[in-house]
Formats: sequence, structure tokens, C-alpha cells
Amino acid sequence: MKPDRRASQATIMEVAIAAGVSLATVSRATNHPDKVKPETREKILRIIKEKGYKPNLNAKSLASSKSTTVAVVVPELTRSSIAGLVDGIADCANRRGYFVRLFVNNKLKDGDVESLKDFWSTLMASVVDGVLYINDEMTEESIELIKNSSIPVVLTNIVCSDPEIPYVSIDYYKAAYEMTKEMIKRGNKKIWMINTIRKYVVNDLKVAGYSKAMTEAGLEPIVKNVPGKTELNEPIYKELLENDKPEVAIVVRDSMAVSFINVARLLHIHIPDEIEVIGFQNTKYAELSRPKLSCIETPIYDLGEEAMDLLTKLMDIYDSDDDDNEEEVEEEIDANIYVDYNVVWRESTKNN
Amino acid sequence: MKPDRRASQATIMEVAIAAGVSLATVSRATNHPDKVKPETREKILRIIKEKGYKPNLNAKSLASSKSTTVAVVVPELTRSSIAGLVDGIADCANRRGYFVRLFVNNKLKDGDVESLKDFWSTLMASVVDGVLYINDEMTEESIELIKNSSIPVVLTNIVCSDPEIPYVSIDYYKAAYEMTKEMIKRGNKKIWMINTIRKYVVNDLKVAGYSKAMTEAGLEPIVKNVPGKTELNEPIYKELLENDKPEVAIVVRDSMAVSFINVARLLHIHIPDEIEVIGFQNTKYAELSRPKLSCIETPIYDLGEEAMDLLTKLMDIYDSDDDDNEEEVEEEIDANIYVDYNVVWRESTKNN
DNA sequence: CTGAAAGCGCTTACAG
DNA sequence: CTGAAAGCGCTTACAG
Repeated sequence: MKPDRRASQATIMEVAIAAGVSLATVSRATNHPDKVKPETREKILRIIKEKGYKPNLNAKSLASSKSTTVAVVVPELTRSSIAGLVDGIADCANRRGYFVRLFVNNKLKDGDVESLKDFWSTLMASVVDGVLYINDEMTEESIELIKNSSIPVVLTNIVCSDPEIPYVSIDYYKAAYEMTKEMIKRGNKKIWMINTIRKYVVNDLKVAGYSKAMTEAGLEPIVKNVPGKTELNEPIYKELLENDKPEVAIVVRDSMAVSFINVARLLHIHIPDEIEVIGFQNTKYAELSRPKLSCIETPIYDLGEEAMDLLTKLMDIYDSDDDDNEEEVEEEIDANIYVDYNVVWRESTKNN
Repeated sequence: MKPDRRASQATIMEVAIAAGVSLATVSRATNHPDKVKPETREKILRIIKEKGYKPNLNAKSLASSKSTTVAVVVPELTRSSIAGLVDGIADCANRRGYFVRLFVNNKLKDGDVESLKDFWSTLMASVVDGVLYINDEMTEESIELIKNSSIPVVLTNIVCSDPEIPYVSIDYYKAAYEMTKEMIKRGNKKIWMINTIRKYVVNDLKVAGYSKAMTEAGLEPIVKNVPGKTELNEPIYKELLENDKPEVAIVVRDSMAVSFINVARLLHIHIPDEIEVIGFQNTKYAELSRPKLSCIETPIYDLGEEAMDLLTKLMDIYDSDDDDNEEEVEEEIDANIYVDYNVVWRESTKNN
């Protein structure tokens, strides 16, 4: 006889018997402590602790139609700063007693409506109380699905044109605008914006902010689109720099900025004396680059926390919706949040 | 009257009514298709598709005592290569029809037995069919808990001394051993191993492999322990290099190797002519470094896939365990897997 | 091949 | 303050 490896968790029944009460009372002792007499409550809680009892989440969810679980939808964890985002989300979820179900869906970008709908319904069938949606490439269909969702959805690190949809993001437009203005103020006229070939909503905003500042100053916006991958963009950078040279290059991603610096140095272009380079994000790349990269720092971990925080509030509202007096509460919440960014000046810029 | 935002998924009841059959038949049509007459089956399946019906996961799990969900336990997503690992796991899980519940537990390292036990029981209460455990710092207690687990657990990217516990990893010992031997063969005698101050099982293995090769060749192993963080290790590197200089430095993490290169260059030490540098991992840092870093490449994504694959097999066994004839099946599975690594020679080494 | 019924482990009105 | 009972949405022996 080998030991029963399937020996599972203690059940509510066992606790009830040990405490000499009914299931209902055990349940109440954990869910509505005030509704049970202090002495019995304490006894129950003690036994729960002794037995290491935790309510079966599936049963609990089914019975209460609340799962204390949120879905986190990401295209890919290794993409730029998504891991940091999810760390922030997870820590906040932990603190607030939520579980997280992870959906890595790298097909989310393509506009295949069928598979998108299918994805959305498996999301709903997985029974979560809310979803954190991280995806740089929002289609019309996604937006429609989100608006019709029966549970709260918070877009994370995306700015959505539709103000009805809650989001937590960074004001990339403003960040690019302000940075460009600053570099113009410092006397630069020929400023490049280096963007990814591939379209990302977030990067489009950076380009727009940059262009605005340039136009306002009567300067011509010059946007260079290059591949995101190092091996692919280096030859392009080389070609660009052999033909022309800006005074400043603002790059949408810091790894791409480092790559740009590397190519410039290979061509004996001095950074920052000949070209100043600025990146977005401020990951470890910035610190490991030589010269060290000046950056617009996007506090991605905090952003994740904020997003989960907002989602919590929205879930609470949906909860109390069952009762009445909803409208009022809903009004109080600002569901379009911008998290502050910082500028970190390092060696790839002058006059710091 | 605002529309009911809580309008939830179609239920099995609705499908049954629409198809003019009982719940049982709908359930069978999806779970045991062969047990239902082709015509009715097709009709049911059609209706399911039309209505976009997906069984409520909680109910399904509760009724069948299978959740088709695995837990992925990580200390932190932003740590070294964990994001890539989880991407591999998630993709494989997707293909095999499993959901993933994410547990980010950055307190997992500390040996607090109480909180570890508590964590483990909430893990079990969350009702998963298996767990992928990613944690570089395994304590005795963790190992004990895993051995007593009622569901399969696969250690991912860890080598566990206890052969009873299934793991999927990379043979870091061998990788370091072989690399050191190779550099000795190339005529080097003074080879440093640069390790993290903080203890990691995986890094200890690299050090052990290195030391073995050195000792075998009658050379003295020289291990330098430095902080993992760039800002912190750079001054240490500086001090080290001002006093002494190896012919080769093998560094346990590629970001730390890049940092080492940066400091060496600052001191006008030529890489690779004066010092050859080799890192582990081969992340994007290696490619962005100047000179580009030679690396032992650890295929982390594949490792994640392999681990999930193994877990799937183990879960299948546990499943059929309920019947009989278990022993035999179990024998066939190799639950201690090493994934192959590669060596990528770049500019930080000579004679490539 | 199909349906009626019990049961998965909880929660929550409803009485008392 | 507490218990008996119904119900959450499924699955699965058990009959037929």
C-alpha cells in the first residue's frame, strides 16, 4: 500500500465536524465573521488554521459567482516591458487577494475576428472577475468586444481613443512632445525620431508628440522607420548615418537606441558631441550602453500596480451594482489614468 | 432600463434545449464524442458553435475534479530569463488545452516555513492539475512539500539533487566544464569565474563545473563574487581589474559580462586581446554589447516548452492512476531532462 | 445511444 | 446567532 498521493486538501465538511457546527457556520466564519458568535468563530478559525483548510476555489467561485481571479492578457512576456508590467499587476493582485490567470496570446494582434471572438469567450468561460488587457495593437473588433464585456476590462499601457474604456497608461504623446521641445530649446534644429517599422499605437503617439513640437517650432519632422530587431536595424542605421546625420535622435525603444549608438560609434561619430541620443523606457540596456543612454523612463511596474488597482475598484462597483445606487459611485472613479514618467539624463546627451 | 452588462455565457442548459436533448448528451458530445450518435452529435456541436458556448470552467473542474489548469510559480517575471521560460510554457499549455494560473511569489526564497506551507496550500486550493515550479533557491522544506504533493510538480530550470523530483533544466555544470576546458585547450591558464554574491543553485553548478576543469588541468580556480546589479558591480570590477587581470573571464550572466567588458574598456584593457569574456544565457545584451559578447546560449523558451510537455505526461499518468496498471507506465517516462545548450562565439573571444 | 439523478465543495437566502 | 436546504453549472456512473 503506497500512501495516497491524491490526499487532497481538508474540506469544509471536516472543519465543520471538528468544530461541531454546520457547514454554513464555517462558511460564515470566514466570509462574514461578524455574523457569527465570537467564541464559535474563534474556535472555527483555530481549527481552520490547524488543518490548513483553504476553501476549494472552484467550488467557491461557482457558488458565489465570484472567482477572485483576474485575467491578464498579454501578447508575449518577453516583449519590451511586459514582464515588468505583469510583476506589478501580480504583486498588487496578491495584496488584494486576487489570483491571476495568464493568457499569452501572441495571435492577438492579427485582426482575425473569428479567433478573437473565440478567445474572448474562452476568457469569459474561464470565469474571471475582471481583465487586464495588454496589447499594443488594438483593432476595432477588440474595442467592440471590450465595450460589450460583461465584466470590467482595463487596458494597460495603451491609450484608447474610446474614452468609455478604462485604461492606465503613460502620456507618451506628452513625453515625446516635451522632450522634443527641450532639445529644440537647447538649440538643436535637426532632430530625428526613430520609430519601429511595425505599427504600435504607443509609438505612433510618440511620433505625434514629436511632430507637434517640431512643427510648432517651424522645424521639419523627420521620422525614420527601422526594424525593431538589433540584427536587422544595424545595417539600416549604417546606411542612414552614412548619408546624413541629425543633431539629436529620439528613439522609441531603448534597446534600439543602444543599437543606434553602437552603429554611430562604429562610424566614428561621437556620441553625444556629434549626435545626442535619447531612448524611451529606461531598461537595463540604458545602463549597460557606452556611453550610457539618456532616457525617458516609463515606470512600468507602477503602471501595472495602478492598473490592477483601478480594476479592483471597477470590480467592486460591478459587485454592488446588484443592489442599487450605482450611478453615483461610478461617477467618482477616474477610469482614464496616466502614470507619471521621468527623464533620466546620462552620457548620451550634452549639458545635463 | 440599461442592458444587462452581466449577461453571461450561454449555459449547457440552453444548448440542450435548443438541441432537444438532455444536459448529459451535450456534455458527452463535447467530452466523449464517440459515445453519442453522429447525427445528434453534429447537431449539438453546431448549436454550440452558433451560441459560442464554452463550459463554465469552475463548474467543469468541480464536477470532474480536473481543472485543465496548471500553476506556474515564479519568483519574479523580470528576473533574468524567466519571462522567456513562461512564454514557452504558456504556448505549450495553449496547444495542449491547459490554462495557466500565475503565482508570482518573490518571497519564495526566504526559508520561512510557515508562509511556504501557506503558499503551498493556497496553491492546492486553487485547484490545478499540476505545477511548474521555477525558483532558483530551493530549500529543504520546499523539496519536502513537493515530494508530498498530491499532484505532479516539475522543477523548471533547476537541477534538483533529489532524483525523485522531476525537473527540466540545462546541464550548467557540463556547460561550464566544457567551456573552461576549451579555453584551457586554447592555451589559457589564468581563467576567472565571475559569480553572483547571492547564492543560486544554478550558478553554483557553473562554478563547480569550472572548478573541476581547472583542477583537472592543474590550474587554480579563481572565483570572484560580485553583485548582480550593474550599478553595484562596476566599482567592484574596477577594483579587481586595477589589481589583477585574467586571460579569460567566464561570467554567470550575460548582463554581468557586458558590465565587465564596459569596465575593462574604461581601463583601456582590450577585449578580447587582453581579456577574453564569455557569458551565460545569450540575451539581447550580448548582441548590444561592444565588442559583442560570446555566450553559452541557454534555450530558455524551449526549456519552458519541454517542462510543460513533461508535466502533461505526468498529469496523464496521475489521471490513469485511478484505474490500475500504473507502475509500468510511470517507468517509461524520463522525468529528469536536460535541454541542450549552444555556444555562440562572437567578438569578445579570439580565434573564433 | 440517451436521460434522470446524484454529486463535486462551496455560499446564501430562509426559517428559526 | 445557527442550521437545513437549495443551488451554482457541470460530469458521470447507472439504468434503460
